[in-house]
Amino acid sequence: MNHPPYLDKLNEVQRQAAMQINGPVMIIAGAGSGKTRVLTYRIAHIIKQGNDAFNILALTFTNKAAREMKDRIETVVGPEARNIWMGTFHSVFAKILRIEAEKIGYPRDFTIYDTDDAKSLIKTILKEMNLDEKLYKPGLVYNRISNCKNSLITHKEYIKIPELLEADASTGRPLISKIFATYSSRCYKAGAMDFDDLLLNTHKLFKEHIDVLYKYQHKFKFIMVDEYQDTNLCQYMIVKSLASMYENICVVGDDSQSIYSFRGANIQNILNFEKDYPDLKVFKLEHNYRSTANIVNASTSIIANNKERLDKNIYTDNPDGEKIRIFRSPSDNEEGKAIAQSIFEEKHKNQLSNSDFAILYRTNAQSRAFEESLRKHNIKYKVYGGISFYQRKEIKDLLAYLRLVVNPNDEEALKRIINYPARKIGGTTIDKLVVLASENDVTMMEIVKNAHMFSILGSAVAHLRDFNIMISSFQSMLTAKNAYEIAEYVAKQSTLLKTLYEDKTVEGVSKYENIVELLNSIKEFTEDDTSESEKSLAAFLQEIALYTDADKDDDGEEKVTLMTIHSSKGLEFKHVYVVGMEENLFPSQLSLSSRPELEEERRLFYVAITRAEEQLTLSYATSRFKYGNLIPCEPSRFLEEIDPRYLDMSAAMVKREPLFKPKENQNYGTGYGMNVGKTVAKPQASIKVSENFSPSDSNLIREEQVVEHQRFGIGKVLKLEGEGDNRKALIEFEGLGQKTLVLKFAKLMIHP
DNA sequence: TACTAAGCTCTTTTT
DNA sequence: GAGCTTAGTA
Repeated sequence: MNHPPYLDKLNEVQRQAAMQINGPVMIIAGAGSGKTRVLTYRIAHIIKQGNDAFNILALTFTNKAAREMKDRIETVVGPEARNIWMGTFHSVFAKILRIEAEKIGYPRDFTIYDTDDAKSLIKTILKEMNLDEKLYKPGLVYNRISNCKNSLITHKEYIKIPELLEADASTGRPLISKIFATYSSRCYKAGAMDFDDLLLNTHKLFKEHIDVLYKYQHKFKFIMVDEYQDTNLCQYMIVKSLASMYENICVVGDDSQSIYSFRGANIQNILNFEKDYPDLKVFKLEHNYRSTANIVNASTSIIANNKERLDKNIYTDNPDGEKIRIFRSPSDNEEGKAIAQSIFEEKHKNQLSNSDFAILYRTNAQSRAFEESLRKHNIKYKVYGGISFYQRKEIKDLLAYLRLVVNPNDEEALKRIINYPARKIGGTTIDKLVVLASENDVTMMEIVKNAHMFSILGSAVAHLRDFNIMISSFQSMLTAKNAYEIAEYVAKQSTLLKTLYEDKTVEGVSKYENIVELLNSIKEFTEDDTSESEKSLAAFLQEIALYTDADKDDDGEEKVTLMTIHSSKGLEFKHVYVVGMEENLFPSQLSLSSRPELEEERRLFYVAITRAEEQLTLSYATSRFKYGNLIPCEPSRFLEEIDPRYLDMSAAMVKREPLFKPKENQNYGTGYGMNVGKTVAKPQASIKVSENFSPSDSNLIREEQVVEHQRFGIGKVLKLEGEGDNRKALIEFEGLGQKTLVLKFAKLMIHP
């Protein structure tokens, strides 16, 4: 078939998929089959055919993926590419909602509540309703509400569905529907939307305002959805209605990589696509260009254990490459050491850069051991996920001020900063404000503004007035000043900057630096002229509300990547280490009990393996710390599912037994001064084993002494050094090897 | 009202 | 181990 020269870089199937720009298209793209490349050239082709970039909508999974694709299209078609509407579902719909918000009764500058804000609002509601937080766990309630919204069930529909109400009643939580209703109305009054509302309200907007839907149906003549297997019902319905005018819709996905069902993703969306569009054209990309044959074959041997699959046959022309290695370590810390050591060796042996390596794990909490040992080897690394920059307390504090300035009804922001830095508005006063606000059916800020009218507030009135004057002075800057000017002024006038500047502790200094960094990024935002979006404070707040760690620009330095398997989707690395391959961790305990068929966990394993281009290492530990206790671990069942032909059997063997059995859990009690930043050894009544250990009697520890550590278990002191507070002991722990502990901080006891 | 020490509970994954 | 809540004190 003839094709334009700019499509030379595609293979035959890829090219056909790229050139089929009219009508419904589904591309089933196996891992490493060049899916992004096809999407990129398909969009380029649409533009080269004389279509306007304004008429293209491309929904991707991350902002980063969108940005990369945009850049690549730009090199083919030029600056025109900037006009494509491209981004995540959440960011694109937030953009539409900002234009149309008033039609559904929201302010233009609505706030976006993140998960923390949402949970905190739920907590407040529980408190007001006098409900037990242990029964109605805020996280659980939030998940339930979120799941409903993703399935297009609003609080009004919720009470009409007997199954849901019965389920709540049977778990002893009959008031969920009530909480849901209150939560929704509070968000609405606060002019705030949570992540799910961004989708739900877009759906509502299109359903209730046919003229608006019509406008966007016309605008988006070509629609493309990446990672289609991860869309939920709400996203599916929005896309379907937008596409119903031209039906030029192309979805790209891989059922084997569907790993977001907990977020409402429905694998049926991809399996059902054919029913929605009978004249659908299907293209299958089965040629893997990314990985060695060993890796491709091993991944196929694993995913074959799943029953729910679309028929496809992944193959590669790449050489066999190395076999898959398996590491076994006695503990999670040793696992960290082994991996860091391995990276160090491979890097020097094969002249690789740090960025050629990735360490992938199931849960964010696992990053710790690897960070420590990478630091020891002086290997630069970057952790994605976990606590990100924008989740830090000081950052959220300043952002809360800015949110309140833009949207005075934002209650979560108000509660956060009304007394921070301290201005004598304590818990009692805040409780009164909450009650007054709900009694008078207005927002808390309204009460603050009119504090003098409520005698119950007593002496707090004066402080509330000062607070109100300060916020009003910030608000008066909104029209005249840009985002940076306002933010800098707010940081200074709120005394936030001063408070942190005066704090000379290590944490204080780093907090101050973080605030300065945030201010710099706002400055960058206001000065950035490559994008045409507006530069208001509201625009900045909206942009970062949907910003995640994975979107962060690299600072150019070569670093080892540490991330969860979930966030690794779409990425590739020469050498990949999948760590924590243990039963109950991966597959996770929760999915073992709730979904024993483990299909999604297996797809997750598949995703992890197929990130690797040249070398893959799977690693597990035979013991691991949990809540400060050492527990034995068994290797993951997934290790046994790999066809052994692709495994390097010379490495540590897979055996279903731990190297040693730690003692039964003991109650060591607490009381070790667990508060942040301090570790003080203190005698504690609940410790029953022989004599207690405290800083003053570190001279009780002698060489040859048998001691017991709260975390590391039984050990023998080999050597002592240092004086007073610096006194250290080299101790050989059973099964864990040698460790040097500073006696002042060590949680040690002398063993009988 | 603010601060500190002790006590309690928790762990999937993300926009 | 860590964040958060509670109780007790200043």
